[in-house]
Amino acid sequence: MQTYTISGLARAAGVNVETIRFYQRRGLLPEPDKPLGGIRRYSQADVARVLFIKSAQRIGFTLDEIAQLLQLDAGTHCAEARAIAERKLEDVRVRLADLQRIEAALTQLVDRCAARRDTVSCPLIAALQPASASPPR
Amino acid sequence: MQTYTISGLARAAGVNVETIRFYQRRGLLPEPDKPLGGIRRYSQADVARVLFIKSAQRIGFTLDEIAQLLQLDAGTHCAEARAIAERKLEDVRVRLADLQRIEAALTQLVDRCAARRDTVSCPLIAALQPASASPPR
DNA sequence: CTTGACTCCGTACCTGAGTACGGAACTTAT
DNA sequence: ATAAGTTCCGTACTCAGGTACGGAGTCAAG
Repeated sequence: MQTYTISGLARAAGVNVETIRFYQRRGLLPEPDKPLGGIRRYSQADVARVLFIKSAQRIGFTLDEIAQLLQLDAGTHCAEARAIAERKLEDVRVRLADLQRIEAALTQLVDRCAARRDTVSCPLIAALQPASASPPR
Repeated sequence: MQTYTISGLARAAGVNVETIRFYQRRGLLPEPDKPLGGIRRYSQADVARVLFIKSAQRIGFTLDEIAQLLQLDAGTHCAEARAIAERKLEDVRVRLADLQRIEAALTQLVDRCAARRDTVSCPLIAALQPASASPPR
């Protein structure tokens, strides 16, 4: 089994050592117990965990939300796990839809831009309108 | 044409008045010129713009990135627009992939959880591993 | 023509997510 | 056994994205 020091873990996950320590304080990452006044060692699993945190952040989850997701991974009891998962899933689907609309709009923009050599504009804002907005009061 | 006061705009977009003013300072939202020492009026388009900003934020864009996306919508000249759009598109596709993997993992978790009445765990972390991590040095 | 609600503007404050710093302890190579 | 490089830990600072506040001006209803 491969072990990392804290700086090896940070390097492997592409983050700062301080970030690792910060995640430990936040409870996102376990602090392995250290061998009597010694130095902690980390595993592949910790690397995966940090990479997960970073990916989840990129798609807009906060650290608190990520903590919930991580609990799911840990195998909570069924009922709670399912409840959390369902809430997150709704959330994820909203984001997915937004992201897909942005993707479509950007793709269209790039295509149109490749075809015609002039000024283009693209309904990027319109792409994200879910429904009609209500009139002012 | 419908017009909003600043608080009507804020209400319609589901944000705080202060947030509108903050976006104006950041250049994300135009400040309509006010009729001689009077009060500014906003349009549907401004509502759409704020909603766009909020959606884009939810999927993990920073305000600086959103400012770039908004420039695309404004119809920049072709070459630049295309360049920006292509960079964003790559970005969007990475996020989309992450999000889809999370969605799949969560769906699986919920399904498994509905089927069996006990403790489940779900490869949520594994779901976001793009490739194998490198060994420690 | 005043009262209450809203706008405008500047400045100050707050929260989330790190980043930096500094001293003491530990580890490794020389 | 000592110097260089890490680790550990606490505390302080930073930056993004808002939020709150307070005084002066404006506007609409009674």
